[in-house]
Amino acid sequence: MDLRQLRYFIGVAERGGFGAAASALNIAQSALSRHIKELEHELGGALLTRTARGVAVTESGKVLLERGRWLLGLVDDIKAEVRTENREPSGTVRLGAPSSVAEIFYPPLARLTAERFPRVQLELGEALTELACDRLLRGQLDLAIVTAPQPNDHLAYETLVIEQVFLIGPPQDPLLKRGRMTVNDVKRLPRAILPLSRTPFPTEVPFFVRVESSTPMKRIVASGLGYALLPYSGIYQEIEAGRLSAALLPWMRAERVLAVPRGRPISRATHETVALLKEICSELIHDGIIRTAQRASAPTGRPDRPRR
Amino acid sequence: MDLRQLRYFIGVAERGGFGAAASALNIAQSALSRHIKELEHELGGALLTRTARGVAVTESGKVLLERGRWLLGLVDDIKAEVRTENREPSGTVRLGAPSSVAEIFYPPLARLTAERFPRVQLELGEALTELACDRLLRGQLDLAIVTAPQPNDHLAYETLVIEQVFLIGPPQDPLLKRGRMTVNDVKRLPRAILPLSRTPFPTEVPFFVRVESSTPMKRIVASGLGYALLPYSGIYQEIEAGRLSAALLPWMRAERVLAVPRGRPISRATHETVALLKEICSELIHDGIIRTAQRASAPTGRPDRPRR
DNA sequence: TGCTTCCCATCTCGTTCCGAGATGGAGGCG
DNA sequence: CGCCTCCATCTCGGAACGAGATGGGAAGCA
Repeated sequence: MDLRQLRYFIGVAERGGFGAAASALNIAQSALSRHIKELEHELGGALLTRTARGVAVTESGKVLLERGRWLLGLVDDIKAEVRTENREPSGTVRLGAPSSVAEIFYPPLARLTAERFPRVQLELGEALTELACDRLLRGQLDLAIVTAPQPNDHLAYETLVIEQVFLIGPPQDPLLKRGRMTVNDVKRLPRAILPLSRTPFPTEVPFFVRVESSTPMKRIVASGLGYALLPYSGIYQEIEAGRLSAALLPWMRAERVLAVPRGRPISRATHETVALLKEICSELIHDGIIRTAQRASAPTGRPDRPRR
Repeated sequence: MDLRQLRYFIGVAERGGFGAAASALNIAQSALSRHIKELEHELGGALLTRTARGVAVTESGKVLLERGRWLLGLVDDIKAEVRTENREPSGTVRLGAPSSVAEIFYPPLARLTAERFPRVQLELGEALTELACDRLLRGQLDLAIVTAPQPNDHLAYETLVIEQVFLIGPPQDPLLKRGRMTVNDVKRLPRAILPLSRTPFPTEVPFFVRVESSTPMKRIVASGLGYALLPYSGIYQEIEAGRLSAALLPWMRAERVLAVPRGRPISRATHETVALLKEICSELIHDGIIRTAQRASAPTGRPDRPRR
């Protein structure tokens, strides 16, 4: 049994004749006749009784008529349902980002996701590059924002933004008041504080503390115990509040990279989340919260698979 | 959307790949690929995510998978339902017959219908030829058993049985004891009682009472008030009980005819009822309750429309 | 009764759709 | 780096489908 045959049968039954149904269905009467005949053969009996002026529906035809109308309605419902499901991404996106990025990206991401994709659930975790990549490979994350990741065949990278890096210290620190510093300036620092992640900044800097999260790092710096390297987005609130001061390191960059696992399907929800993150990034740049060293253009790792 | 496409999609989704599904569905992988693609185009989005070793079902695909399985089950249910509906006739059959025929045909008809066609409802009315034909034409009856009806283009006739006619009188009546009577014998009858119907018996017989129903007729005859003409089936109980006596009129016949309206569809239930009536008739002849003058062979009126 | 009209069944032909096989690209795996 | 698996695409032959013409049966009408 075919939906087309069902539609034809219902048309003939409703209009009481092959000819009338043929013109209404935009099909030849002969084709109708043949389809109904085939349907009757498959169902093992007459569905219509042919008379000199039209057709009458048999008892079994009445059953098929009623059920068939219902079935066609169901088909339409299902199509509509799948279509809206397709229009609206859904499912869960598990995202990982370092705490400094999470701090500024997660609030607008949550707001935009709720607004535009109400059927998407977010799981927003905090993880530095190594842990995030590991979780991506284990399938515990769908998407991560990392910094200078190891090249990996099972991960696809796409540069989100390249940020300027600042040396930060206590307010009114004399070392920072020039606004920008050279490599040698930094190498002569008495006490540097770096993130725990091993590969955040490409330049060798002597350190005496590594900290995982940016908040304690900033507290340590604010207390005057040392200097730290951070992009502007991680410290803009403290700078504006006067709790920290900073000097640009023009020769240094922090590259924020989106990472997704390769060889595993990427859900539409994840794709939309990527789009949202790019949008948020642009907004943050526009608002001056992110200061870019260079606009993202070429991907760092292997190119992401093309969007369909 | 087509049921075939749906079946293919479910096959691919369940087996996790085009190739596996292709061999299971006995179809080429290329055809599967094309159908799924078409379905995805119609539903406005991807249903499957293609990976290097198979497919993954997207969110919308999951919806379609669930609904589609349900829909295919429904289709099978509907097919089965229509098929049994086709195997078992159903609906209402409205039958009319004169009371004498009703008396002996209706009980076995009701029993056989209940046994074999439990979904058929019977409406068993009593009507003589004229009224029955009128009701057939008005669409108030589906089928009637009549006697010597007027030819009518809107009615189709089929002879059921031709019965012998008997002259009946009180028990041990002297006129009847010879067992058979000639035309002149009947014409000299003192008091004849005939059915109300105008054309039951083709021979002119003087009468003084016409009665519609056979039961009062037989009571009148039993009381010795006159003689009546009836086929044996109408009086066999009274003959066996000794309440009446009868003499065969070999020159006279009563033809029982099945009548159905022409130009209106005849339901399967009506067809089956006709078959049952013929079967009952044979049984009654075999049991000696109906005495035939001649087996039914050629139809009286225009031939019934052929069975499909 | 004969004619007309209406309606459906059947036949035939051209188009479309569908399925099969071959080929190629992408990714996984040793 | 080569091999294997899996899917997409191309092309071709066959089946299904739709359109038009034809014919038969029944109803309506004169």
